[in-house]
Amino acid sequence: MENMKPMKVRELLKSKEIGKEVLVKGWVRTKRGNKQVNFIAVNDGSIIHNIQVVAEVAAFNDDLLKQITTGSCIAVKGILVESPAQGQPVEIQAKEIEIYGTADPETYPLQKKGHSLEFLREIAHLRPRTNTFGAIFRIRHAVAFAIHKYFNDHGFYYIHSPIITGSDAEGAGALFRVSILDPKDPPLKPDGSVNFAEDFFGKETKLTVSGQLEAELAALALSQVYTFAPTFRAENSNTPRHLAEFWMIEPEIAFYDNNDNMDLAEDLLKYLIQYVLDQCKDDLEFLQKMYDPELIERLKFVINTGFERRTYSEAIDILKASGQPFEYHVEWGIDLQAEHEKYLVEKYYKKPVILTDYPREIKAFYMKQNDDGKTVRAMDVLFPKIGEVIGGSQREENYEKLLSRIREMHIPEKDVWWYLETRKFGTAPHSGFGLGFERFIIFITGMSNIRDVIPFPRTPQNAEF
RNA sequence: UCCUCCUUAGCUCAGUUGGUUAGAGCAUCUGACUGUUAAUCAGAGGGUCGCUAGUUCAAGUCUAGCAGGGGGAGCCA
Repeated sequence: MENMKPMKVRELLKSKEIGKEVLVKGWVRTKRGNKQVNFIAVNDGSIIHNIQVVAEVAAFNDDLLKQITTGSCIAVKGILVESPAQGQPVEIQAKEIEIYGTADPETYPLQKKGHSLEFLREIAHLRPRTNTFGAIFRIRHAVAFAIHKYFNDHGFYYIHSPIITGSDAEGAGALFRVSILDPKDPPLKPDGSVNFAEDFFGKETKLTVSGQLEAELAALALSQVYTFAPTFRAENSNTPRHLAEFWMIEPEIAFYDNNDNMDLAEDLLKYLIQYVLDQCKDDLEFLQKMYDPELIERLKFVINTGFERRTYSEAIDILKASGQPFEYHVEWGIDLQAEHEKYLVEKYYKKPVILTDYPREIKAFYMKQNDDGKTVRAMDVLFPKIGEVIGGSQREENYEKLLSRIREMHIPEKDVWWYLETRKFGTAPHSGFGLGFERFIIFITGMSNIRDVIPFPRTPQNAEF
């Protein structure tokens, strides 16, 4: 059996080579049958469907068949035949079965029955073996691959921004410290504070919250770059849309203004959705059937509609005139709350919305200042179901304006001197944005909790597995 | 971090104004069935009612604290 090349279930199910001897290896989903014949559904994760293995009871040792239970892992050699019954085009008439690993049915937690997503989160080491998580992880892979394909095909270069950072200038929330100092007895300075000069890097270091600043450095040389990397937020956020460790895609493009930026964001999102519709049809249909009846319709709708592009000020006017009983009062200058974004996207425009030109006070220091002295050239893409999926802007390329903003916001210049120098030497207009990978996977899979679209979620009080 | 709800069999859940032996479906085990599709049919086993303290003649049920989880909000992607 071992000198034969195994075939994937995905290949077997579309094979036309009836009568051929084949080898398949995978995990048993169910076994049923009677005294004469057993039907074993085998799945190897290559596709959501199983291959049916038919074993004549008389041809096999009783003990062997008894050990084939839900969750066990087997190799089967047999003849690929057309299935005489409904449900599958082909099946394998087993000649030899080898058991790689048994799974005690009394203790194996996965049943043939459906499980709650909450329960599966507690057994994240086994949940990849379910139909749901197989589908999600195949789709997650497809989106990740399509991101690289899209950028590569459009002349972008993939930049690896650092994971460990010496500055917390990104201004995107709390950071995790990276240190090798003894937490019980750290070296102290005369004033009693921790002396990070004795730490590994000779200064206080953190896990990055964004690769953007470094991506800008690269964009001002390679013109079109993107990052795709994990980022970390030490916020105590307990919601179905937040992770402490998540992945982000951050394109950064020289000579792009904010309109070019929006065009790129919209085109990228539509490309990714189309790619998944083309490549992951079976998985999407399964998720639609089990979790979200309107999933595929919604994905197609987003591809076929133009995103509504409005300014922040226009959005405020619409919200004020809406007559909605918002919990948070609407006034020019406020940061839009979830309820406001939801109203604009799901009730008012009923499609994805891109808002631009936000008040400078509620946005980051690096965003390009408009001539009105009040707003910056930001753009947020708001999606149904998940809210802000992209946040970006044209960047401030003027040295003096950027420096004055840095001083106004009390950002230590010693932390960003290198960033400032790109505006001193050959500065260029440029733009970019950040796309939350898991947020987007929520949208594209129809899942409702971000912990179900990443294999091993990290959230406050939880770093198991 | 705030608000709110939940925690009973391996899983999903029911359990009346506090009352005597805590139930169901699925799963598991045993048996039946010549091709099943989350097979079907019959039977059996399976419980520290999250933990701790309290109220009461009596607590799965009421109260408090703690732990874990869900939803909403904030922070953000």
